[in-house]
Amino acid sequence: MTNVNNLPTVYDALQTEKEIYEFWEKGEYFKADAKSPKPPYSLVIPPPNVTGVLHMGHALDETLQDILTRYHRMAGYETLWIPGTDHAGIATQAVVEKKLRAEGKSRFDLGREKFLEETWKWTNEHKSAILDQCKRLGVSFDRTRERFTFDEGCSQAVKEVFVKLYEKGLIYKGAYIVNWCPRCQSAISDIETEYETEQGHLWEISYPLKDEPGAILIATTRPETMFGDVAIAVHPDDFKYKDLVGKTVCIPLTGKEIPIIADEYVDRNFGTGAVKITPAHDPNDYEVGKRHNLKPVWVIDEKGCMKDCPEVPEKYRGMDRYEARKAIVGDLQYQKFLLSIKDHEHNVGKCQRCNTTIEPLLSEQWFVKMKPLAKEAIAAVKDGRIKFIPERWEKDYLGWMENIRDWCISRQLWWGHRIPAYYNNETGEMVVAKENPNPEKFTQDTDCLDTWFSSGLWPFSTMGFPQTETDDFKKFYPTSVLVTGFDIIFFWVARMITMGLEFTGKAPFSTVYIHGLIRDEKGQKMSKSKGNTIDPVQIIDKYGCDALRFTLTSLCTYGGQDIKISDEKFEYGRNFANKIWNASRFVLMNLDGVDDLEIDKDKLTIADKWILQRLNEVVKLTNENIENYRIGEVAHILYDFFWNEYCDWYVEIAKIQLQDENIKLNTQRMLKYVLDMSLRLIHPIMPHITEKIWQALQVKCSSDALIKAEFPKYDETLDYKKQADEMKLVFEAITSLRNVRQSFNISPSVKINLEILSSGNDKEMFKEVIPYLNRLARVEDVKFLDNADSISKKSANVVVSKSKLIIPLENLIDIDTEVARQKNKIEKLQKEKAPLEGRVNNPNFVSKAPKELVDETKAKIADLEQKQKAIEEFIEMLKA
RNA sequence: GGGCGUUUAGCUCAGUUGGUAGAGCGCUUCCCUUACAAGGAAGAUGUCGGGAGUUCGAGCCUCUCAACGCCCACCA
Repeated sequence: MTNVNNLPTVYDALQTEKEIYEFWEKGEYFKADAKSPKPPYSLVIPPPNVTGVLHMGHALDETLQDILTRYHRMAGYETLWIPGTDHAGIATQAVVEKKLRAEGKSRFDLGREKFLEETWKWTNEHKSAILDQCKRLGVSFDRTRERFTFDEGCSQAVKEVFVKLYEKGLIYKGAYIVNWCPRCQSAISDIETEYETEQGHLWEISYPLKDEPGAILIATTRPETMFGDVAIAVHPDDFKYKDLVGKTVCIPLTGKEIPIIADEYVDRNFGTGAVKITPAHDPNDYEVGKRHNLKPVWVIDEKGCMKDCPEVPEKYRGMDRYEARKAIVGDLQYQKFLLSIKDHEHNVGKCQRCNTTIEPLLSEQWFVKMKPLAKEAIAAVKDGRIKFIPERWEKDYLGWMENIRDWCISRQLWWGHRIPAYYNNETGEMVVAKENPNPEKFTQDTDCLDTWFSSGLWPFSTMGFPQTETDDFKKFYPTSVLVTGFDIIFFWVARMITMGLEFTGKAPFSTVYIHGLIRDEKGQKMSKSKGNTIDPVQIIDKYGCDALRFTLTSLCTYGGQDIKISDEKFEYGRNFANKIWNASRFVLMNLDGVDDLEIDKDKLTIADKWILQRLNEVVKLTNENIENYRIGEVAHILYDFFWNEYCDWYVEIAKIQLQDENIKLNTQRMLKYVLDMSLRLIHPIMPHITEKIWQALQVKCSSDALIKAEFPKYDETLDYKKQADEMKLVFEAITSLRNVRQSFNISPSVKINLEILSSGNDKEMFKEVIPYLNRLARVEDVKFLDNADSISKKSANVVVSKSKLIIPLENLIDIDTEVARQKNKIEKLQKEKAPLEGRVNNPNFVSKAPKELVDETKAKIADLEQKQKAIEEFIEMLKA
């Protein structure tokens, strides 16, 4: 027996969500079975930082993945969604260091080992926090398979990959200019460097010639690096400096002698056409220096301070680079070396993590040679093994891949996968191996790997790699889809593709589904420092998880536009949840005596057939749109169907049909069936409320829970198109009648009578729906007229299809009002007709457009004209 | 410097092979009709950024201009 008492009058989202989520967890519905005969569907979560707090971006990303997961689970796939977290090297180390600082300590006070202990402790305490928060999002990932990018398995995978790449010659160690963050005190990769336009200066400094009068004037934005100069370069064809090439100049303030060289790198038109060369602190200068065999001189240290070395005058040593700049400029000016200062706008590299200005620094680091690896990664996208959605991101991806540069993977951190290179304590000989060949004699490299190195292995390290014979690997790798934002295509997606192809021979996923980023209502990025964040947990507390999910989903466009949100937008989802709840309560209240038998097709009314037709169409669209990642569209389709068709019309009509003992039972079955199907369709987006109601509905089927119930499938044999079209006319009639009532201020309590002048199909149709007209338009008597003569003269009128509906109003009617109303209608008809006539009168349209379209257009015009004529007749009649 | 995105109703945005524009919010009027006022009913609102072109027909395709946003590159 169905029991509405299970459903309280007011929907309590928090209570329901908690209860339902516990039900799923207890029933182990999220757990995948690698031995299942069903086809696999798998995906891995983009692992949130272990330091992280759940934000709206996660909420969106997780919701979309959950929708895909739930849909496929219901659609008959063995579905696995692997959760996990990222050890997030720099970010986590920074958090723990901050904590230490509060205690007045630094990591160096603890030492590496002790510090790692602390960090592990911290990590283990927080590791599950963000995934626990994800529960509030209703996600159905398999926690029994939860992973961490720094766990034992992932560490094995990292070592395996590093050693193999090294052995293939694809990992090398060398001294190059890298992006150095003086605050993190580590190298970072190119893509971790962000450029900002800053208002700076261009200083023109005179370098005097040695042993002769005269000087060469150079322009620089970084005077503090001058002590690291090893040459002054000019363009070989620059006439101006032709005689100076080969001569020697002295660095101001120190007098160190450096040559003037010629190199094509120099732009004659910029600044003075002469440039100082500082190979240790500028990537271009480094290249120039190499070409001319000039030994780099370091003058800035790892902290961004002037180095304590002979080249740097004592007074500047240890000074911060910017203080030193000021001091040096002052001294240059005082000693008349400074010729001019010009304002100059330029781009300055910043550390993505801490926004500290990057110091290009020559240092010894580990790199991955990307060009050879990129080949296959490019091919896989070009030949369609991997598809981006939306497609346009393929261009970005390919552009980056085709111009890819080597990846600096070493970080001067303690928290992370330590580079598996070992140095002989005596000879310095280096061995790259998974394990230390002899801990007594060898010491491991002190650097760690870029966090993204281990995330790049995620789709297969989580499946058991380097073992590839595990059940999970065999069943679920490669994964089906990767869902993420466009901001980490280079950081993460590209690397997973590269590594996946190299180490498993397969693309790690066939589809990359890219969604937009969440922004605030002004379109700005959300950030804690701006104070414009919206906390998903707070939204869930206020509106409910399903409301959050529905709203976010509905805002997803196929083009992957960024999503602007504000607190109020979640009312949209909340209201929909409320609607589902109340409609379901109504249905449950009216199911007394219903059985589990099939709907009796012989007893279907026109309204039943209409809603079945519409449901079937919606089922088709829902399946298609999910398969095609048009998930926002799915939300809209389901909202429209459930609210505007099922609730607004079908449920209202069902109220009438329930009064008729002949069709009461069948109507109950219909109500239940369409609700059941609707809940299944909506479940992937709004899992809790649908599960809760569905269980109260007690549908007889093979599943005890909606989460595992079969997803509705399109029924090709069902065809009630004719009835569906007719119902649309009925709705039009009812709406028109209501319009009349409103126009004449007829109170809802007053019933009207109706005369219908109609024939053929129309007549049959209207006869069938009289009960609907009675209730929905509050019509008392319906009289079918044989001819126009018997029409009540004092009346309001509407034309529907080929029929005239007459509402006799006697005293109620004000003729002028009705004439005006009708004229207004004619105006509208004419507005509609004008462009159609324009087309038909164009001989080119008639000759070139498809015949069906021409016929259709003509028919439409005829229909409009017929309607207009009918209305004109009414007007005549009223005036008479 | 190169590339991408956006520009549609007062606001926020949809619009899937080109067939003549929709939603939510807001607004107007009416309604506590026994699921729902977080609701129901009836409405009003757009030279689809400007210009040109292709086409019988353009919000959609081509070109161009403008504004805003993003990405990549990075000459001191």
